[in-house]
Amino acid sequence: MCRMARPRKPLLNRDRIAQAALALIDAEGLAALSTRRLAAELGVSGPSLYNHFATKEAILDAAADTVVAQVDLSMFGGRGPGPGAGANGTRDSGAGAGSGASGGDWPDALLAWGRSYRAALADHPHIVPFLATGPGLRPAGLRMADAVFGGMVDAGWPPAHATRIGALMRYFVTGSALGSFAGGFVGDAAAYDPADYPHLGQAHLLAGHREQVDLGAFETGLRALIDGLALQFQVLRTADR
Amino acid sequence: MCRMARPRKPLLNRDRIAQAALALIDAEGLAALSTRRLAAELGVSGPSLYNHFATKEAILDAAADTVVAQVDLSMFGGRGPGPGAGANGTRDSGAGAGSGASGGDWPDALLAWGRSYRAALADHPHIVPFLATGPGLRPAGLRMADAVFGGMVDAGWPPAHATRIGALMRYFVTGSALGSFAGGFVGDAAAYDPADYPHLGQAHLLAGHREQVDLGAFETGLRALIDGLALQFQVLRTADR
DNA sequence: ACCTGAACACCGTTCAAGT
DNA sequence: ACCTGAACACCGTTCAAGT
Repeated sequence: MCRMARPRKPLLNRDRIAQAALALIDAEGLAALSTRRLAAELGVSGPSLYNHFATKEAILDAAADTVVAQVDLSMFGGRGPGPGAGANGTRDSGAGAGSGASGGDWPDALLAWGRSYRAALADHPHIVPFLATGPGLRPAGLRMADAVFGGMVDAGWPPAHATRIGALMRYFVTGSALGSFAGGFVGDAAAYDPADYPHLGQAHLLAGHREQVDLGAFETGLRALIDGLALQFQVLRTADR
Repeated sequence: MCRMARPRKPLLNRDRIAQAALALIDAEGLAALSTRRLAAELGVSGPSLYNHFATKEAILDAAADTVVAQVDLSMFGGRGPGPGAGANGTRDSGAGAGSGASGGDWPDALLAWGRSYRAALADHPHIVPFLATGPGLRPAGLRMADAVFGGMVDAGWPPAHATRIGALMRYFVTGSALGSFAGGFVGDAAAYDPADYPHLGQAHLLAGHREQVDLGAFETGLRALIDGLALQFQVLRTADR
């Protein structure tokens, strides 16, 4: 038998594909991602991708997971980003060396996590509809759910409540990263007939402050959410004794 | 010239198309909606649709708007569903005849609206990713934004705050209707290695209580949100004098 | 005005073939 | 093991043609 010169370095691997997919989505939107287009971007023929991923959806899953892997979880006493997070560290990992949310500082942990979570998604807005719809079975998503649940239980929340907190925070953050509220209004004053929409007279001004409005609403909502949970926490604690 | 027998009733109109599109999405998911498939469902040839809508996206816009048109707005003193809402009335329009959220009962109005909003989206979960991403320029969405803004301003919120409340409620409701939290976990106890996910030991149980968990998290979050806003409202009112 | 068939430039995925 | 070209069954949309 002749020896084959075959092991001449594969052109593709899963990381390279997921990375290129995310870059393409960031640049041109979810709809621009086709397997053929992605393959071309990687200098390869369309069907080649199927040697590394079973379906296009699996490629999207991998891309989405790299986004969630960027969320800072250190405030829950976790061990930084997991094994799949690659070279770059977490984002927004301010404050002291990961001491965890012991005692009563779960509201601060929730606040910091919520901001980091939103920032990670806002960096890649076009993949959020896919990311938010999907089942969340992806490793980084599970790691996040694990850290939040553990952090809330450690802080004194009953397990059933800790689960709900993880869920409701996910609702709010994905919802806020998904669609712009302010961006839903057009910058033309004549667009909103007072007869149809009596209170929308100033709505056209929102278009010019898109990011401010959306960030302000996010911050207001996040604080309200945490304040409201703190109220319920008090009720639980006093009922305890 | 001979007289032509042309006006023999058009086979299609915008309402019929939007209705059929929504039915198809409800039954088989967003991905199942293709112009060709939809046309076949309507007993017509593919390109026919383009006599009534400019693009497939415009069809989706119309379908999405019929969903939002089902949301009850009577708690804001509005005049029921708008002109585009069709024959069926609003949903969850309980309580007394639309007297509006005068005085200090804005928290009740927000609570009732939030529930009706979520219920409307939960009736058509497959269209939510599209609905939430889109710009919200659709008539029913504008009518809703107008009613909420007006209701909050009438109740005593400063306009900038009223805008944020509309936005943050939209974030939370669309996020909660978009993806199931509990559905993100698989019903298999062996799926979550304790070495990777130390706190997810009971997570597999969530899969069996999908709707309960998601609804419970929504209710907890909605109450927390409104309680937190009430706290801020107090601060505003006392600062006023 | 409204519907049709043919056509264009795309899709995701499979598969036999090459190395 | 990994990549290729050809092929299959689809897409959204345009357009000339019919009534």
